[in-house]
Amino acid sequence: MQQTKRDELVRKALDTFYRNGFHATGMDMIAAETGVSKTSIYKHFRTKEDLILAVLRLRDENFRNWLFRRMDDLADTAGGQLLAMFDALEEWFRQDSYRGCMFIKASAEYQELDDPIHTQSAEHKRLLQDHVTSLCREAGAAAPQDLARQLLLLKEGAIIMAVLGRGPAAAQDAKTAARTLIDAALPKA
Amino acid sequence: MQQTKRDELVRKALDTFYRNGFHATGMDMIAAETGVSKTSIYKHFRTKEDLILAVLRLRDENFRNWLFRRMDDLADTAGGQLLAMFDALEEWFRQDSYRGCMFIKASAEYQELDDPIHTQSAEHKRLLQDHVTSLCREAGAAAPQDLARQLLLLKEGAIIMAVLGRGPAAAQDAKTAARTLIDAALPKA
DNA sequence: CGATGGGTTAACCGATCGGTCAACTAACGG
DNA sequence: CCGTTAGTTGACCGATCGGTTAACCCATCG
Repeated sequence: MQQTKRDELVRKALDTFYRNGFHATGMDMIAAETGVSKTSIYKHFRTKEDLILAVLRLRDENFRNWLFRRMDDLADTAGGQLLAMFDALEEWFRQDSYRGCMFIKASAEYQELDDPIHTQSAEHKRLLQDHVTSLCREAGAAAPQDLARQLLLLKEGAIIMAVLGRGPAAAQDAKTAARTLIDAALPKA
Repeated sequence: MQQTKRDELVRKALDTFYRNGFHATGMDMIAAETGVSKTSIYKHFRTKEDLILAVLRLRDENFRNWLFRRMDDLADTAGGQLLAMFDALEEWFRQDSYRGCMFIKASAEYQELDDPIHTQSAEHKRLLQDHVTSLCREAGAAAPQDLARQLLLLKEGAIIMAVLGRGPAAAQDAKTAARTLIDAALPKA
C-alpha cells in the first residue's frame, strides 16, 4: 500500500514536472496536483532532488519500454526496427502532451556534469544507445557502434526540431536520413 | 553611452543565464554579476522576460555570425562549408564554457508554443536552416531543403550528445554521417 | 474505556523570488 | 548661488521557494 501511494505520487509528479519544468514547479504545486500533502511527500523523499531522481527513473523505464516495444511491434527485422524507431517517434510527437525529451530538459536545467540529475539523464541516453547498437550489430552493420551513434544523433535532433518549429515531420526527416545511413553502413547488398 | 551600458548589461546577463539557467537565475544575481542595480536594470527592461529576449537576440546574432564565419574560413566550396560546420561545432564543444545550445535550453524552460521566448528560439533555428539550405543549393543538392533539414538534425543531435555523455566526439560522429548524407544527396558524381 | 503509534495536516520557517519606491547624487542652466 | 533633472541606489513589497514542526486523526490492542 505504501509503495503504491509512493508510485502514484511519482507518476503524477512526472506529469507536472514534464508539463511545467523542474525549477518552475514548486513543491506546493506538486502537493496540490498529487493531492498529497508536502509533509507526506517529504516522508518519502528527503529533498526535491530525490523526488526528481525518482521521477527520472520512472520516465526512463516507461520510455524505453514503450519505444522498444513499439519498434518491435512495427517491424520484424533488426534493420526494420531501426527505421521503425522514427515512426514510433512520430507517434510520440503527435501527442498533444508532447513537450520534448524529459532528460534533455533535465540536463538543461541541471547542467553541472557531476549533478546526479545530469548523470542520470546521460545514463538514459547510454541505455538507448546500447539497445540501438545491438540492433545495428544484428542488422549486420560493419561498425555497429558508429552507426548507432549516428542514428541516435538523428533521434535527438528530431526530438529537438519537433519542439522547435518542425513538428511531427521531423520524425520523417530523420527516418529518410536514417535509411541513407543504414544503407551506407551495411556491407554492399 | 546609454546604449553601451545596456549592451554591457545584456552581454553579462547572457553569461549568467547561460551558465546558470533561466529560472535558476534571479534578478538579484544578475544585478550582482553585472554590477548594475536592480532598479537600473528595470529602467532598461520592463520585466525579466524582456531581458531574456534581449539576451537571446544577442546570442542569436553572435552565434550565427561566429558559426557562418568559421565555416567560411575553414572551407572554400559550399559542400566543404557544410562539412566544416561540424568542425566548427567541435571547436565549440571543446570550450570549457560549453553548456549546450542556449535556445534549446530556453525552449526547455519556456515550453508554451506561444511564449515569446519559445518562438524566438524557434526563429533562431529557422535562420540557421535558411543559411544551410542555401549552401545545400549552392553545392548542387537535388533537394536542398531536405538535405538541410537532415544536416540540422545532425547538428542539434550533436549539441545534445556533446552535453549528455559523448563530449566533443559527437561533432565527428555527426560529420561522418553528414558526409554520407551529402554524398547521397548530390547528383551522381 | 484509554493508551499507543503511524500517517496526515495546516501552519510556519528563513531565504529568495520578480518588481517597486523614496531618497540621493551629480551635472547643467539661470 | 539655487533649481531642475536624469540616473542610481539600498531598502522594501507581497508572494513563493524548499523544507520543518506540532497538533491531530483513527485504527489497533489491552
